[in-house]
Amino acid sequence: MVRVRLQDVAARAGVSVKTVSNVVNGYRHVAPDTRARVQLVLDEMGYRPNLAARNLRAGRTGVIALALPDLDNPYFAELTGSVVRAAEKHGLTVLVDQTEGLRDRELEVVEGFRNHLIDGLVMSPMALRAKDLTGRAAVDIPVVLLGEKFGAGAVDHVAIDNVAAAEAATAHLVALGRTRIAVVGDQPGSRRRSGVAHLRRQGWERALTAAGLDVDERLVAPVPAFDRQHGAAAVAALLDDGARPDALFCFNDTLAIGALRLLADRGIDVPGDVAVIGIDDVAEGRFAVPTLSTVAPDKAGIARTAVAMLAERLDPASEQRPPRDVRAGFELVARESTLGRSASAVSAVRAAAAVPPPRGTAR
Amino acid sequence: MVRVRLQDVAARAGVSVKTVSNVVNGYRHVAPDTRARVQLVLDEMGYRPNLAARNLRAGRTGVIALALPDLDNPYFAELTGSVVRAAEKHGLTVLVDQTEGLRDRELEVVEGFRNHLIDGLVMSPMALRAKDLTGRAAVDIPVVLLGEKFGAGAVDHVAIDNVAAAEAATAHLVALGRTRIAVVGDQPGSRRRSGVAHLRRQGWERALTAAGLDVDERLVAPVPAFDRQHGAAAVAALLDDGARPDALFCFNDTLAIGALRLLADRGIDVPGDVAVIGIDDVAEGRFAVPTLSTVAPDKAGIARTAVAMLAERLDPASEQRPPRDVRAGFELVARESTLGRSASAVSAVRAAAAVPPPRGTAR
DNA sequence: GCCAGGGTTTACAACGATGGAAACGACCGG
DNA sequence: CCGGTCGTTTCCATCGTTGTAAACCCTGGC
Repeated sequence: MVRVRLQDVAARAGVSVKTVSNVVNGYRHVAPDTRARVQLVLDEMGYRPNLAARNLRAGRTGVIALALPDLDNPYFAELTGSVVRAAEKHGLTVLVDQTEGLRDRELEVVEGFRNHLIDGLVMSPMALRAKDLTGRAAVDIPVVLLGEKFGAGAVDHVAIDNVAAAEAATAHLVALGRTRIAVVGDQPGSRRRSGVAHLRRQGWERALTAAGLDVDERLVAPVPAFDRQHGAAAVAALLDDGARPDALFCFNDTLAIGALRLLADRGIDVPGDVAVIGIDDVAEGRFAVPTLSTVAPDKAGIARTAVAMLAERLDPASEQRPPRDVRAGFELVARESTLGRSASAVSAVRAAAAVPPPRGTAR
Repeated sequence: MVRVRLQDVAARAGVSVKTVSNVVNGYRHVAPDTRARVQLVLDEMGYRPNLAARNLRAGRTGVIALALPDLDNPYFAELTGSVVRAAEKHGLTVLVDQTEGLRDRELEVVEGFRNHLIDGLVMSPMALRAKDLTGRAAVDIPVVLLGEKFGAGAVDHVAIDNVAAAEAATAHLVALGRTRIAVVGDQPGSRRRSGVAHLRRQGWERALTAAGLDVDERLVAPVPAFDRQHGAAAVAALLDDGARPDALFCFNDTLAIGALRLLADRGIDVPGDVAVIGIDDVAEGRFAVPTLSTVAPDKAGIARTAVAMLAERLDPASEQRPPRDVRAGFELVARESTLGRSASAVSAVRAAAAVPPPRGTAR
């Protein structure tokens, strides 16, 4: 209940503060009986090191921040869980920042308003621009970007190959004989060529072209945000506009869930009338009715890789290598929303891309 | 990129370290021109205070921990989002701990292995016992418990009235004419009388009794954990045992989602054959097919209250009051899984309980 | 011209922990 | 018996910031 300092323990044990410190830190040269006596007093008094002081001294805190748009999005929630678990293995703890995808909030994070409180940053940017990371006020700590990427590789980056993932999803629909494949989730406002929406759209186009199908702009449904609500609204708009899709490729599972819901409202059979596929493989999709086909990124791998890369840069012993750009693996998981009731969660395609664990990765 | 200390700024500006500190902190007695000159240098050099040092000095960190079982559970994910937002308004940031519901991990958190790194703790305990909070090694920081409660009120506690919530859910099913109402989510292993499962079961029994219905043990489906998987499994077991429920009261939405999925597998119509209701009002349920009826706790209110109570205890100016036990409000939200397609998300019942915002609540 | 009184600035000492070097003692070999 | 060595312990300085109190400077009144 009371705070106990090294000094208090030292006084009671009749030794110097440093000796107690040595015992606490398992320093080698401490006489066995001294160690035992000090340890006894430590336990008795319930000593806990003051991490603030330790951090000041050491110049590191053992805390990393995870900045992402929104925990309400199940993909980010699941990813956060994985990051927290991965960080644990490196002795790091995670501080969560919700940026709401707002540029100001993202800038704040990057400009280090948590200065010297965090050792590193894992961030899933939405609105940041390249120069934001290089400006004079910018980060002085290692950063790993997830998903979205921008500018030349100034920092580490982990993501699946979005174009390939989207292509795989679309190709799956094509293979099922669908010809009017709509996309849900375009973000035409965003000029960002590296944006997730842009890349996934690119994959869709590529798959269509490969299959000899036309790219029909009327089959492109834009959304203001990647959530269930807007997924449903976008599909409603699509249908009301008279586009008659026989399949929907949604840019993420959350949009797809919204789509499934709207199709149910309209009495449209999935996959009979319209097949649906998403990306992310959130747990929700595995239990949806019908179960949702999806492209499953290796979330645990992404988290592990991101944290490992950060940990490596935090380690003063390891020489600094240039920023890396890691492609995480993904896997097409076909379920009822494309295969129908006969589906038994077949892994149809396995992504070739592997996650090369960075050197020094724990486990 | 380089670290800049007050000293560096002071040297360049030709003033003392303290004067720079005064400028940074907006101390009143600084000559306007001095202030201007120092400010210029501050901006030029991109000074950022070292929070570790500040914390050491101030004895507070501005960080609180949120300890909960698992972010994969959407209820906790949504709650975390709310807590982070609420904390922000008090100038606090949130560090997330996943305990997996394990006693050891929860103990670790409570015994302050983040000592002096966090100012307070919001925790959703699963396995902790009363004495764990009072033991000698226990917390020396303010704690607010969410949901589960135990022992005499040694710390603050925020939760809905679980018995009343369960009673409302069950009563809703009764009002629809259901007579064989099963519960999904019992945890008979847990002797804890204050446990969530125990309380919700109590509410179920109470509603049945009030309606003159029997409490049939064969309609009680236990689960090892509150997730979709086990929700589905429990309902499967229930059906296979020959219990013929016409309604399911699931102890949370995640179990209910699993239940819906299994009922779909078996071709059982919801709510025609079996009505389903849960507790939590996770976003997922609002888009499920059919949409899930539920008891909606005031999540934002719970988060705000918990953080406000913590903030109040952190404020040395406010006198310390005895631990409080706050009842958060809840609301019955009837949707398709009980009302059928005609449902348009009617709020049938509004909980009487209000959330009395603690004194000093922000906003 | 001196002193009081105000605003402004500075020197100093913490906050609690730890790295490094110095001090201490015991043991050993010459 | 002394110097050297090694293991153990202590002293000192330091991490970057800020509260306290004292020093400083200027103005205005007597």
